Amino acid sequence: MTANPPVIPPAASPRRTQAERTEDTRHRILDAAVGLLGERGYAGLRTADVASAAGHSKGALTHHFPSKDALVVAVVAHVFQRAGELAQSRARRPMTVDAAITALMADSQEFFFSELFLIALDLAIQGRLQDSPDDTLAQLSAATRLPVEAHWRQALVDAGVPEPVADDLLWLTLSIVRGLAVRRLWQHDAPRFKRLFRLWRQMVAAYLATLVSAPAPARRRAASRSQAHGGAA
Amino acid sequence: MTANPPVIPPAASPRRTQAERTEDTRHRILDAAVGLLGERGYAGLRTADVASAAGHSKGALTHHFPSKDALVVAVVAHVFQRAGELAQSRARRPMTVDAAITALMADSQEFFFSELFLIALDLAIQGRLQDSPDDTLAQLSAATRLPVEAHWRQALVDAGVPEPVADDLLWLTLSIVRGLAVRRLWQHDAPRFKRLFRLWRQMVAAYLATLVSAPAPARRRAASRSQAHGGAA
DNA sequence: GGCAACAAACAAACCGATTGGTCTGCAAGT
DNA sequence: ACTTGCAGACCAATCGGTTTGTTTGTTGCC
Repeated sequence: MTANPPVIPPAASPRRTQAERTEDTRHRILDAAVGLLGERGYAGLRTADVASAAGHSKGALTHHFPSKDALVVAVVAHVFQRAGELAQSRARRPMTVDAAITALMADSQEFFFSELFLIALDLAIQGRLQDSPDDTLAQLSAATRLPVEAHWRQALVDAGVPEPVADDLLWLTLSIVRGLAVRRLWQHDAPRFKRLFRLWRQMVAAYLATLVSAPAPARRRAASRSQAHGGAA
Repeated sequence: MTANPPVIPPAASPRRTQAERTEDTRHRILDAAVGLLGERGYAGLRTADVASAAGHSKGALTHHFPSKDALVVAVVAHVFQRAGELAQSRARRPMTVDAAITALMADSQEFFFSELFLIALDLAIQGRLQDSPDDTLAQLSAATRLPVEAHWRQALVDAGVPEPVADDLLWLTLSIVRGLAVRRLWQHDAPRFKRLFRLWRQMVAAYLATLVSAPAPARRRAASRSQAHGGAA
């Protein structure tokens, strides 16, 4: 029930363009859906709840998103797009390896410890289960995260880490943060997480030191391949 | 266990004790539920499907498990108990640190890459969402995993790793495997995982080496290195 | 500028399909 | 006989999607 009192309407201009109305409503609905997805997950998401949380009726929702799945896809696109843009806009300044790892972990933590990751995780699991013909959701999230990873990978390379090592260190770092984020579901121990992050940085430093002291035939291409790749260890 | 060839007609055995009938039916139902939970997840689990997959009717299921949630709790208890016993029975033989890490990763992978972990993850997420008054499920899974972790922690200590370090290395290792298991939902790259596991072992070795060379109470920055320690936030 | 015709935005009732749980009844075991 | 195991019909609630109708903005014609 939108109040249209003779007094001062709260924020809504008495007259809005169709485009304005559309965008506003879509935004409201998407935001409401994000919140409810985080609260209840995909399975617990009710289209009627989304509509009312957005201050609209089911009719409005149906009008903009013909089905629940369409809504969810739009939500993911919406939210990942914003996150992606934000990450993309981050300038890549030259930094040391340790600083890069630190920054990477902070950034990853921001994502993996957020509700957004839980939503994505929920959707991934749900999608993996029901034979959803197109796993659009997985592709969407991947399309957003991969550029971010490329960004950090390059940051590591710029900091002087050999390319293949940078790749692997990136994955390991991401896995650690992701793994801790998942563990957090059962057991949250913030100070411990902090300690582990510090330890990880030390381990990276220690490992890179061994690379320096025992470098493989350091051409440009397959440098230090023997350390981390298919060759003998 | 008693080998019962027929699955659908439970009327094969001419005469069984009540206790036998009960246990057999419960087992069938639980096993069927485990399979379906893995296939479809909690939200997609249908009690009728469980019953028919178990070769029984909904009435039988209701008789043994009054509600869907009761069934799921029983399933988790059932399956985690088996996994826990199996882990508990593992003998702890003396081994080197590297062997311990390797074994730990193999063991963790067995769990985290299994359907059981996905089920637990699904239930954890679902449970976190709906205000399930008692998070029995989380407690159940935790109660099963914690002893396993204690086991490996001790194995590391036995291998000569200082206690606090052992604790942290254990968590990091588990996090890596867990994190990779989750990533696998979007992108599975088995050879890469193998490579990362090898790299991780090398990093552990490199780090432990620095501990030996600088056995001071490694409170802050165990070994000062050339890399800059960005004290940045 | 006004106004009719049209289209888009929205509301709300409605419907069909599920689905978890109940209820009645019969059979197997004690 | 009497209890327990089990089958299957039944029911109430839920929920996604459809349909119908009303409101609001837009456009073309005068």
